[in-house]
Amino acid sequence: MNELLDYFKKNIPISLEIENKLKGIIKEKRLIKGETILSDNSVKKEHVFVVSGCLRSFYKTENGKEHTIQFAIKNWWISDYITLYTDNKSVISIESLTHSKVLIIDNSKVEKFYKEFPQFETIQRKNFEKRTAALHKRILSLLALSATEKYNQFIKDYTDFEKIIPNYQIASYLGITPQSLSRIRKERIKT
Amino acid sequence: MNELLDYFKKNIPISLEIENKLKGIIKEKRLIKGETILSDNSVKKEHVFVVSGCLRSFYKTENGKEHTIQFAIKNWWISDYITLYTDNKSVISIESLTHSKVLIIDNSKVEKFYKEFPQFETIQRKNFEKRTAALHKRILSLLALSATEKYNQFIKDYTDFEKIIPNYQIASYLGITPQSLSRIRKERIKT
DNA sequence: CGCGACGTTGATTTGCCTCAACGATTGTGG
DNA sequence: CCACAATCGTTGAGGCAAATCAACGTCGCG
Repeated sequence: MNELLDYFKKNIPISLEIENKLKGIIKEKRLIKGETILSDNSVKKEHVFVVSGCLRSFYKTENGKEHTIQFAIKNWWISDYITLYTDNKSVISIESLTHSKVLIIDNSKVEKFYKEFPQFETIQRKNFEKRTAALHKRILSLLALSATEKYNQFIKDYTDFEKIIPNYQIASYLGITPQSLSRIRKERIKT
Repeated sequence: MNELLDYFKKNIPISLEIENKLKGIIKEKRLIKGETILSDNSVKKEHVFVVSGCLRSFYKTENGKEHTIQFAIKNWWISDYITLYTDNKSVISIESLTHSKVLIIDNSKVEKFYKEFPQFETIQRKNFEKRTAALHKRILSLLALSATEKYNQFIKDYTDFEKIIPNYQIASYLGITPQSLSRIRKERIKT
């Protein structure tokens, strides 16, 4: 909880009133490795803030293949943005890759909160701006880069992640198979 | 200009004061087919609203290949979101695919405008939410679908576009070659 | 008309996937 | 504390979807 306050305090001062209000709408949750918080076919519209640990959101096809949408560590937000912001029913799951601690906020409460404290809407809007840029970059690399180039960019952009996340999940984020990633890594070591 | 006002009026009432303020920060521009508004290596931080016609944003690699990020028609926003929201220098160009009319707003003015009229920040925030969901969907289809499946989804989701946009640009949006798209289309007609 | 842009088609190549097998590591229950 | 299973990464062989290379038809336009 304090972690989220600190996160906001980087942008704006937080009064005691706001602090209490926030505490009222936040659920704290501890997760063990492998635990799933949001699963496909649910309809929960929730925002998840990572306090500690590492989570991942992914899509699972009928034939069992997983495609990773996002990883999230300390101070990142993660959720099923398709369910959150459209009427589509969920096809996304979110699981914890480590022991972790998260804060969960219901989207309807977030909306009310914005109305009451518009300064948070500004923070969120700016957040979305950064995110949009990042998503555009991701799409560009999916369109333009080879498997090797995508991996190189990944370890450059997400050095922190590379250590915690199993390779087969990195592969599923890059849109390649674990086997291909293994061969790419082998080549890299050579040089 | 009135088109943008109508667009906003769908969400909130617009006072004469706001209307005049808006007129003060908007540049109207007419574009001919093939004309480029933002080109790579520029640093302009601008938002573009499409009044009529069709535009496209794309990335061009060193070896001359183009990768389409976005198409935009009437009432859509388009810009170089990477330049707009990060400090990266631009690698994106935006060109007009038809005769078209656009409204251009400088980002610094948009920021001031939000401060003065917070209701617009709400509109924009919601806009971003929808967009985030759409970008996540796009990433999912790039990760999970075959060339044929991506094309099927495209013509389902963007029926309007399919008629105006040349096939080689649709191919560059889907991450496939024009030749492959041609073969996929041939197969489709058969059935 | 003649040129350039676009789409198509065929032949060939290739990057990556699939299938399969096998260590290494970790966790678990007897 | 060890046997065993499960998970993960690696490696090899073979296959395939899509890319590449190349040629040609068509259409619109200066």
